[in-house]
Amino acid sequence: MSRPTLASLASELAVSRQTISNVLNAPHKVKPATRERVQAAIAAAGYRPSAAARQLRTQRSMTFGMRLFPATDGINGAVLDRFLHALTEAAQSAGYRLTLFCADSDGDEIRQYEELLDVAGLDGFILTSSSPDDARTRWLQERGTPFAVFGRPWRAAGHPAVASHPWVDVDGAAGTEAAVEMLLAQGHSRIGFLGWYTGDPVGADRRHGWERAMAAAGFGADVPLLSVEAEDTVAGGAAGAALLVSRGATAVVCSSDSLALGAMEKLREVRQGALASGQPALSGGPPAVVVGFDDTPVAAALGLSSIAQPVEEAARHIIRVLTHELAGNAPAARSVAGAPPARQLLLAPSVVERTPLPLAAPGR
Amino acid sequence: MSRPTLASLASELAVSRQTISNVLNAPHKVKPATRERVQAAIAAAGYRPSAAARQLRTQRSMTFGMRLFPATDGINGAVLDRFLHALTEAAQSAGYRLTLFCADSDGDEIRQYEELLDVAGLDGFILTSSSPDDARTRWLQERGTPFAVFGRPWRAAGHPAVASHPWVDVDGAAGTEAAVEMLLAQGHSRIGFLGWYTGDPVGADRRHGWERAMAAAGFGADVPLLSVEAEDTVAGGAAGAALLVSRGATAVVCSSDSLALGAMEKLREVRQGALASGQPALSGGPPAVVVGFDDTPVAAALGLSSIAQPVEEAARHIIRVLTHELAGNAPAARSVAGAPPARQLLLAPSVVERTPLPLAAPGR
DNA sequence: CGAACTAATTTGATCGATCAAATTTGTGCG
DNA sequence: CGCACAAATTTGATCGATCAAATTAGTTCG
Repeated sequence: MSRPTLASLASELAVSRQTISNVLNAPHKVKPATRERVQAAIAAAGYRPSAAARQLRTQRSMTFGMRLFPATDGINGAVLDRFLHALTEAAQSAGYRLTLFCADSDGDEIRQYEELLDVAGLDGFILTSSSPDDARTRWLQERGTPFAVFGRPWRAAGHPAVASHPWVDVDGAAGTEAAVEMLLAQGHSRIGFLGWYTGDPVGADRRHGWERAMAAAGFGADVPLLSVEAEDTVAGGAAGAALLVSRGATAVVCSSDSLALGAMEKLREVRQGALASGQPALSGGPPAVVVGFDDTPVAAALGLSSIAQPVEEAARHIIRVLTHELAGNAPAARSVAGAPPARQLLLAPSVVERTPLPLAAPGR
Repeated sequence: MSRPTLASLASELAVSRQTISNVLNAPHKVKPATRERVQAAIAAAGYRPSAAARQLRTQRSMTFGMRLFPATDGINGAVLDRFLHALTEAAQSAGYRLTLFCADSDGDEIRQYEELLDVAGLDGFILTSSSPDDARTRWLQERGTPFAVFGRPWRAAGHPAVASHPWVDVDGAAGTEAAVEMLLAQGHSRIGFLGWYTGDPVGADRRHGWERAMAAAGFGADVPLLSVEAEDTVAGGAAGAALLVSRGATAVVCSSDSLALGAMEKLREVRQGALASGQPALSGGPPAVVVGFDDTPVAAALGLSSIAQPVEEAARHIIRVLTHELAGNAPAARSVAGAPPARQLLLAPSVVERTPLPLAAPGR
């Protein structure tokens, strides 16, 4: 037999379509006895309402869209991976589906929005970054389409812009600050910062947290000397670390795991060189240490300490905000009311402390 | 004004709904003059047919589903990232959308299929692995749901199973074989293989390619000694590489980038140790070299040679197979006929040769 | 010129749900 | 008992497209 529909179930049960529909969408309108009888029949027949029919009538697709960027810069792409999974999971358990799409540019992205809204009737979008004068967010706002961004819009380095749309972000400065505190507790005092080029506000934010923590610990004077910029690659990290070591740094906080990876290699090399040539150059303090950012799988694999973003929490919150916004228009499908979720939320990262792989003993 | 519909456009143009529908779905049925007039109006009004209405009538959602696994084992997850992007892009340009979902287990995955088929009416699924007695593929086949798998079903190590469903895979053995040939050309002769545990057929396949190439080059006798197994981690790679070096290997082919990363670190360490203590142990032949598998971003970042899978091509083919199968039932929406795509396809990987990052000069 | 066809276009029904309004059932109370 | 009013249920219309069948226009040809 084929898939049951409202009508087929209704005639079997000798009730009307609408009653069954009500059991599903407004149970309080149905007399308890009937409700239970219908619910039992629904379960027995394995009835599931057709999303297409529902969408046609309600103008709701119960689907969110997200643009998938081409395999990102490299090592750091893993964060988006986790984000995507958490987003899918959160959407699913809220009764929504997630559709992916690709775009060549921001302009093309807007064209895709238009198409996806018209054709597939998507209920909202998730963006993974935005700037204050972002054409995409402007377009979405003007059109009144629900959306939420993972990432604050920045006006310029260090100056978050005020935006009226929902966003969730991770407080990078708090992360580097915590990393410095961890290193201080370990006995380090000459803690360097290795970031990518100045212009980027996200990088500036991370640098700022380091600076703040250094100043608070009384090492503010070292800030100019111990802050280095390099290309965001492993090679850049190695070069930058070399420079920091030559300036006396015994620990380095980095704004990415790529940089940290390079820094770690370089520090290991320097240490081995020192050991080999008998120079106790660095042997005075604790072993040199590197902290990365994003806690990518590579960091875990290599035993690199790193600042972890709570992306799963961010994803869940984004879904919370979007579903809340949509529940406002519709007479609450699954919203259990409650306090509205914060439209703009800054989450604190955490420092994952690891000890580098030994690799020492040759053989087993 | 609101979104145009068939009916609204029809009355504006003084033609019937069906004529417009025909212009879109069966242009040959419409007189050229009318067709052009209608097409112009469609473009002018920005008319786009509603997917929900279409789906309700045609029982086609123009959507594929794919299960998203939780952030994979680590470094190697990047391959799926690229695959997913390519899949989205290919689906999009074929007029299909891609929906993600999560599942706790294979059993739960089947439950999700059922739900997604009933509720959202998905047209097909993409799986990212399968085994010969896979409950999921069996369920899908019994139900007649179109699907395609990225990855062959293996009966046991080295023995691909015959399956009747479509799949696309990458010939791992051909990859390791090519890697060996590259190393031979570079002057290496003692080329080791470092793989993960024996049971896994994918790993066995990769090992087999190495073995074949070694035998072909006349080094078959070394095979038992130069093949090592280790846990698929960086630490495992380091340990395995140490063993291989102790057996005289000057180059190592690995079945993953994780292993290769560990091996590379270990080889570098050994080399430096040898240099420091003045032992010309390894200085006779070419510098020791490692080749990884999957060409992950980490490999690129570190200058690690690696065997690259043509995942983009695999994704495109999967979409080709699925759309072809679906076009068979429907009177060809966009299929340009042509020869049917191979239902089962084995693609050749390529070896990406890199020179390791120097990291040598301390400071600048 | 009109019968016999084919080509082009139109009409009514349908996919499976929800909305809004109408109807029936049930309850309280003067 | 019966009227008013709320609770429970049902009915008809609708969302926007396609299908299948009916209608009209246009050709060919004896």
